[in-house]
This record gives sequence, structure tokens and C-alpha cells, in this order.
Amino acid sequence: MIDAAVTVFSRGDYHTVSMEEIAAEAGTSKPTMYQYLGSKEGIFAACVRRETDRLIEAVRAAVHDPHAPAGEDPLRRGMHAFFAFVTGNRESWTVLYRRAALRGGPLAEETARLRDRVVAEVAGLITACTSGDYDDLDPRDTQLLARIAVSTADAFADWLLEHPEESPEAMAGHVTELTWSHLRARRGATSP
Amino acid sequence: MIDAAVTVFSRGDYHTVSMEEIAAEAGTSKPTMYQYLGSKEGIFAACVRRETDRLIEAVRAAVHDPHAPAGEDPLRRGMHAFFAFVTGNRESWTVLYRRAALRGGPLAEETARLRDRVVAEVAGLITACTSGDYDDLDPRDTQLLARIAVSTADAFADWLLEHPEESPEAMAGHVTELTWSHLRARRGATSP
Amino acid sequence: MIDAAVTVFSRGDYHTVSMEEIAAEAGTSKPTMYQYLGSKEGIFAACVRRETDRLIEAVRAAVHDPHAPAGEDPLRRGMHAFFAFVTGNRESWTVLYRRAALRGGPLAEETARLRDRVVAEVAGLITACTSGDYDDLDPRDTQLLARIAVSTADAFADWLLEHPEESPEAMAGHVTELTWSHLRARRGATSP
Amino acid sequence: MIDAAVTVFSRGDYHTVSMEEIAAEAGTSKPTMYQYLGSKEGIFAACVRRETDRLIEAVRAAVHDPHAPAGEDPLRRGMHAFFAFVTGNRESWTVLYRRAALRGGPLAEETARLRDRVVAEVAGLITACTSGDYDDLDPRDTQLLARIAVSTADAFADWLLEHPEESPEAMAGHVTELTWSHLRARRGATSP
DNA sequence: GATGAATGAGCGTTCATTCAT
DNA sequence: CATGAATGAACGCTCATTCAT
Repeated sequence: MIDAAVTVFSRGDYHTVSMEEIAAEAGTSKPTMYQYLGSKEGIFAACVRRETDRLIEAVRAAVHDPHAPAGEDPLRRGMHAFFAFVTGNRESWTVLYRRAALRGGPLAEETARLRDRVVAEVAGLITACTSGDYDDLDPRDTQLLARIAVSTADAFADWLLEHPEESPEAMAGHVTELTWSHLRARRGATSP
Repeated sequence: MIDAAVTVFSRGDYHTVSMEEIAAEAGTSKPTMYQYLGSKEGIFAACVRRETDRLIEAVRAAVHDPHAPAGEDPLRRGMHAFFAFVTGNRESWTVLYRRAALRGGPLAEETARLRDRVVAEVAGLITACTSGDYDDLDPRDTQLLARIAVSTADAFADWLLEHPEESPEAMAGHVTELTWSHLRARRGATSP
Repeated sequence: MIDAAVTVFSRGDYHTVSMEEIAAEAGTSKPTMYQYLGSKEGIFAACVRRETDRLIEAVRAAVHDPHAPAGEDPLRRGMHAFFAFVTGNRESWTVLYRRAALRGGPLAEETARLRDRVVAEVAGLITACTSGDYDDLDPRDTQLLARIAVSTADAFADWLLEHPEESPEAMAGHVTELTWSHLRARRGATSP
Repeated sequence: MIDAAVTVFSRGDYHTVSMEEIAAEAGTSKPTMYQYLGSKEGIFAACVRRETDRLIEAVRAAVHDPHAPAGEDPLRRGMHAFFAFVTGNRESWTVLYRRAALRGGPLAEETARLRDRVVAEVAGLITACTSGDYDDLDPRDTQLLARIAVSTADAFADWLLEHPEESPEAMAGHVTELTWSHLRARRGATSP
């Protein structure tokens, strides 16, 4: 039922989508939706929350995958999982990253918090992967890097959706490389 | 009159904004707006078009600035102009980059085309700046790089808005560096 | 189960009350209510009918109380019973007298008929009490007097609810006196 | 336009009446109503307020009528005006006295206050008319008497509507007489 | 026989849009 | 030309009512 909502919300922004559409897509009626989700805002919030959880879970699982080859870069594995999610769940990503940018109102706070969760996850990933080599990294630098990584990944994802001949693997490789190169550049910038 | 519309559109998404608000901000009445701009979609399209023009114009002017120091990197100058625009015209950028994702309708096409104009401008900038050194660059790679550059710049712009203590100049330097480093990485990836 | 309905109906008018509330107060579920009472109108009608019966029964029992002192005015006893009922069953009276004014539908007829039953009871009481002394009373005058008595009693009841320091006994005394004085005035008006 | 609303509100209680009906009766459309009256509650409140004003105004004008015969009882004149209003503006009275009895919500407070205005007016009338003869009247007694007078008048009004052969003049005479007799009885009760 | 789950119908409210002035 | 006033259409939400269990 939330699946249907995600599908519909990915087709248009919050106000363009009507409860009737969501109910139709879910194969039920409006009152039923209200009984389960409470309100339109509630539905949207539930969508964003659920998709955030799914995305973070997918990335975590990949990073901590016990069956992964020994020497493999966990950051790369995480990025790959991210791309797999974005390309395999295009709708989710649209809802999460593109529709969630309402400035005012109570929804904005909530969705901003959730988007921050994704960034925080990436930041944590970066910190973990660089531990030992880049201990002197300013936490604020890490934050900024994480944001750039997510933005870059978003651009790659868009690209991927328009150029199906490119592989998520290659994209993941590129983002990882870029992020490492940012890291090196950043360290160079702060500690000569 | 379009100024007023941009101001108001930056406060909320397309549907949250009412014609009444726009007319009030413009200091006129609704029918007058209809006479000049035709419809709400027309107004929004006009806003996006105008702001796109302004942004591109600002970047071009900076790049071709005849008074610029001789050895300075034009890419860096362009990026700096971009940041100056984004921080100095926060409303415009919001309308341009964040609000433009509507339902399929005719508006989506239009705004997508305009966003592509910005990307194309950056792509042209990259091509121009790398001419001679990176002639073997695949145009598609250039496209991808341009997208990444704009996404990264957007992330920086957000960061800048939340951290006023950082300077646009430093941000512009970072994006430029990163883009160059991407270029090098890209070339390394395709031509050993 | 009807008790619950009366309680809830006394809290708000017909449309403000939801079947859900009634079912919750009754400790059962909506379909069960429909099985027993048929519809919302049915429930409301049942409430009014039942409370009408209770009120009339209470007044009758008091009037014909075999243990009452010999010389006591039966009209006064009836009025006292009325006040005891209204103050002791505030909810019932509210439903009965204040909520019963709905749109023309079938409900309006029904409830009007029931309110007329109360008035008729009072009219009968007046007739009985005045038998012998006021045989020449026009039945229409009796009707009018009964209506006034009920209206007056309603006003007293409201007053009582807002001024708990007054006793129902005193109120009953006043209404009785007033009714008698009306009777005398009325007779004076019609039979010189 | 409020006239239409009064007409429609007199046909059914607050929730039974729909904005569409009111708009239809007013010969306009729903949005127009909202532009002028703001909301359904606003419309209802405006109705009650307006009719209260009209009723009180009518009574006052009659009481202070400079062309009235010298020796006439002003209380009687006020009562007559009241009956003329109620029979000549049946809808107004219905809205005022019968529909206004919603218990909860913000409307209840407002309408209760307005009904109190009517009672207060009558109380003032009683005080003025008895000044000199009944100076020892407890204000609370006056309040109670005023309430009873209004209730009685309401009963008479109902009677009048069902028996068009009776004249408002006779009814007014009766209420006046009854009120005077209540006064005498009341004085007798408190000061032997 | 009792209920959780479902829904058709309808309401109050808003907004982009258009006449009549 | 500019505007005050008006509205058709649509939306979020609720509730009395009914099946399937």
C-alpha cells in the first residue's frame, strides 16, 4: 500500500498527486487509506521514512557483507549498493531525493531530517573507511564530503537512468575514485 | 513583475504558491498578471527562463571578462560567478534547481530543457578550458563531468547557505579543483 | 446499550455524534448496533422513545403514589417528579427536549409526536387536578396551559442546572403556583 | 445574502444544512459566500447575531415608542413587539432560539452569549417597568423571571404558529399578565 | 451472532481562471 | 487598460453503512 503511494508520489509532486490516485493505484478506496495512514502528510512521511530505511539498510548490508572479498574497498561496496538501489528502485529515489524539497511546513522538517540520515550514513562510511589514514580529518570536512558524494551519486544516477548502457558497477567505481580523490585533495588543502 | 513571482515561488513549491500571493507581491491584481503572462504555468516558465538567462549571462560575462588577470583559470572564474549568483540570488537558484521538478506536463519538458542549458553551458566551459590538453575527451564524458560539476556546485551552494562563514571564493576553488581532478581521473580511465 | 446512546447524544447534536462514539460508549461494535437498532435514526428514535416513557412513567408514579399524604396537591407531586427526573437524568432531558429539532424528515414527525406525549400527559394532569373546580375549561386552553407549564419547567430546569444551590422542591413549588395562577387568570379571562 | 442563510438554517440544524443549499438560496455560488462570510461557522454566527440585533431593536423601539398611548404598560408593548417579530419572522426566531442549542464547540459560546442578550433585554425591561413598586426584587429573581418570560413567550409563539386564528395581541396580553402575576407571587414568596 | 475492514457519497474549503465594469 | 467580483472544478477528509469472516 505504501508501495503504491511511492509509485504515485514519484510521478508528481506532493500537491499534484491526489488521494484518489494513490487509492486507485493501491487498488482500494480513500477511506481505507485514511484508516491506515491517517492523512496525506502521514502517507508522504511514511513513504519517505520507509524508503530511507530501505536505502540505508541496503547500503549497510553491502558494507558489512561477510561474504565480500577480503581486500575490497567497503566504500566502493557501499556505493555500489547505493547505485543498485537507485537504479532498481527508481521511484524510491525520486521520492526521497527529488520530491522531498518542500521548504515550509511540518513536512519539510521531517523530510530534511530523513535526508540528513542518508548523508550521515555516508559520512559514517567515509569516517570508517578512512580511519587510520586520515585521522586528522575535520568532522565538518567529512560532512561536506558526504554531501558532495551524495550529490555526485545523484547526478550519476540520473545519468544512469538516461544511459542504460552504462553499468552501475562502473558508476560506483567512479564515485568511489572521485571521493578518494576529494579526500586526498582535502587533506592536501588542510595539512600541507 | 517577474521579480515578484520569483520571490514568491522561492517561498514554496508551485502548488503552494497562489496567484493572489504573486499579484500581491507584484503590487498589482490577478487579471493583470493573466494579461501579461497568460497563466500560472506561463508565469512559472517565464521565471525559470529569465533566471536561467541571468545565470548563464553572469557566468559568461565572468569567463570572458577582458579585465581578468592573464593566467587565471577561466573555469575557476566561471565557477566563482556561479557561486556569486547562487549566494547573491538565492531565490533564483531555488526556483531554478529545486522547484523545477513537476509532473510530466508541458512544464516539465520546458524546465528540463532549461536545466540542460545550464549543464550545456558548463560543458562548453569545460571543453573550452581543456582544449589542447584533453582533445581526446569523449563528448559524453564531458557531459557527465558537467552534470557532476553542477551537482557538486549545488551541494556546495547548500553548504554555503548553512555555513555563512565559508567564502564563495574558497568554494569555487574547491569545485574547480575537484573538476580538474575528475578530468585527470577520467582521462586516466579512458586513455592509459 | 440505549443508555450509552443517550449519554452520547446528550454530548452533542445528532450530526456531531458518530456511530463510532456510540458503539465505543456501549462497549460494542458498530455492526452490532445496526443489527439491534437498524440505523442511526433508529437509535435516536429509540432513545427519545425510551426516555419519554421513563419520564412519563416517573410522573405518573408520583401522581398516583398511594403513600402520598392525603391533602397534597397531585399537580405539585407531578411537577416535583418532573424536576427530580430532569435533574437526576440531565442527559435524558437534553436529548428529549433540546436535540429533537431536526429537518422535516420522518424523524421530526416522530420526535414531535413524542414531545406531544409529554405535553398531553401534563394536560391530562391539569384536567384531573382541576376537575370539579374548573369544569368549564376549554380543552384548548388546557393544551396551551400544558405547553406553558412544560416550557416554564424547562426554564426552571436550566436555571437549576446553573444554580445547584436551589432545590428542586422549591422549583416544583414555584411552577405549581404559577400554573395555578395561570389557571385562575385563564378562567377569569374566559368566564367572567 | 444573510437572509438566504437564515432561511436555510431555519429548515434544518447546522450540520444538515450544506453550503451548497445556502449558496443556491442566495442565488450565488459557494466561493462567493466564502469571500463574504469566511466560513460556515462565520455565516451561522452572522445569522444569529443579525437576528438578535433585529429582535432586540424591534422590542426597544416598541418600548420607547413616543407615539404610544400614555397609560399603556411598556412591558406589554415590548411583549407585543416580540410576538409581532416572532410571527412575522418565523425563520429568524427558529434560528435564534431552536437551532442555537449546540452544546460544544466555539459556536455554543457565541450563541449562548447572544441568547443571553435577549434574556438580559427582557430582564432590563422588567426592572424598568417595576421600578418603584418592586424595588426589593432580588436581581437573581429578575433573571429567573426573565427566563421564564422568554420561555413562555416561546411556547406562545409555537402555539400561535399552529393556531393562526389567535391574535398576537391576545398572546402578548397573556404573557404580560402572567409575568405580572409571577412578580406578585415572587414578592409574596420573598417578602410576606 | 459479533466484528474488522472496506467504501460510496458527500461536505467544507480553495484556487486558477474569467467576465463586466 | 486594469480590476473587483464571481465561479467551476477539484481536493482532503469523514461517516453511516455493509460485507466477509
